[in-house]
Amino acid sequence: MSKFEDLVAIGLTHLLEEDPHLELVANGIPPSGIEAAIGDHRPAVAVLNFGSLTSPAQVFQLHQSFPETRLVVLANRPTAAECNQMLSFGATACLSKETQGRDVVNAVHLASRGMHVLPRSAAGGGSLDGSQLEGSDLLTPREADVLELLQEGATNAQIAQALSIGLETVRTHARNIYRKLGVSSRRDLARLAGAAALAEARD
Amino acid sequence: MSKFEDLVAIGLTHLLEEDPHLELVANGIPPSGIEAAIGDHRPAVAVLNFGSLTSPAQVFQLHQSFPETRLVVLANRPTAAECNQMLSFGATACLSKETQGRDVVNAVHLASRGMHVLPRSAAGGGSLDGSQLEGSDLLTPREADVLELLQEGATNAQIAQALSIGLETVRTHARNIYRKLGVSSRRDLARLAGAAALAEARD
DNA sequence: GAGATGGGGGAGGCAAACCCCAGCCGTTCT
DNA sequence: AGAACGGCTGGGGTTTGCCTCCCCCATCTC
Repeated sequence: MSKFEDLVAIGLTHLLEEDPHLELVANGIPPSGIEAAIGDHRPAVAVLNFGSLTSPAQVFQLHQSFPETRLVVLANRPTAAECNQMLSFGATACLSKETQGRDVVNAVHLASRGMHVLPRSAAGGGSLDGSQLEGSDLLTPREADVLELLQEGATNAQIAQALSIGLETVRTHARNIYRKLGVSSRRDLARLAGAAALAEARD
Repeated sequence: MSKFEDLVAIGLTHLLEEDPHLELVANGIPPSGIEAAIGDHRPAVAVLNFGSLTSPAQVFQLHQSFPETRLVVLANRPTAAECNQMLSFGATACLSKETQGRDVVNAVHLASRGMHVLPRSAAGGGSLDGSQLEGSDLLTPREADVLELLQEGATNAQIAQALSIGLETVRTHARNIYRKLGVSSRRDLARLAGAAALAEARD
């Protein structure tokens, strides 16, 4: 949290307050209090500072907990891959912090009605057949199996026995799960509402 | 173009005129006059009615001719695949006609600064490795070869001989090229700036 | 009618990507 | 010491996309 980021937050707050169609219910929430704040106010839109998140997967967690709240993520200079990860995690918009304040306000309006906003850098898809568009392939079926047991607190050895696979295989799946969800331990994982991820990976 | 679409155009025109930060340089352009109108005014943003385009590839053609003009496409109820096709063709935003007028104005502002806006229906990517983000895969290398010869006016038989493949194969490639570019004959193709498509398909 | 073109379907071979599984080497934490 | 985490490699399987070619049909032109 540099002074520079503070200034950005202050300026943005000012702009949001000025808009007669927007109501600012809370701001300056620390990372640990975001979930509670959204739970209290149930806003139509939440603007998140990417750098202040505990992990990229916090976006996923928030989207699972409050699907009716549109999430706008402010990142420093997001790459196309990062933007798509944010959308995969349930964000509605992903903006660069270089974005002008008025544009952030505009994006909040569009996001409140479900429209996606991406920075210039994000190419936004590509192939014509749309094969990669039907839902998020975040986790493979087998990874979903492992995730489910991981969240129940099982050890790798227990998971291996439950799924009739080798311990090393469980470790491989776990590694890929951590990488895909942007976390690095079981504890981070425990805080995610993984059940919804399973539903997505299986339908 | 039904009366209903006329009403949409009139309402949108009114909203664009009202915005003090926007200057409306032309409107109600027929499909055949779009290119000339953009050439005359060189606007920062052009709002296109998808249903009024001669073909989806007209977006591509306009983007090649005037890369500095951001293209906002209004489609009836665009699918995710259609939106991504529009982005592949160089559009900056793709909106549903169900979008509220104010949101269209907001999207125009964002598009003027290069940001992408997509309707709710567009999932916007998916896989995490970003493999599908590196440029447009509009045409396969072989299709690009065939397109090049097609634009030189070669017959299918001549193309087959030049590429040392069968006549039926050429016809297959040509069909896929037409489908991907949204045209339906060699004559439509001749009007496209296909050289740029080749560059995209090859780099 | 013959030839060229556009549009639909399908088939086989090939290469790339992905997934599942498993092991190796380390480090870190408790 | 045991468990977990992370990087790297590999085999074997399926899936996908691309290339090639074939069949059918209709239209248009000469």
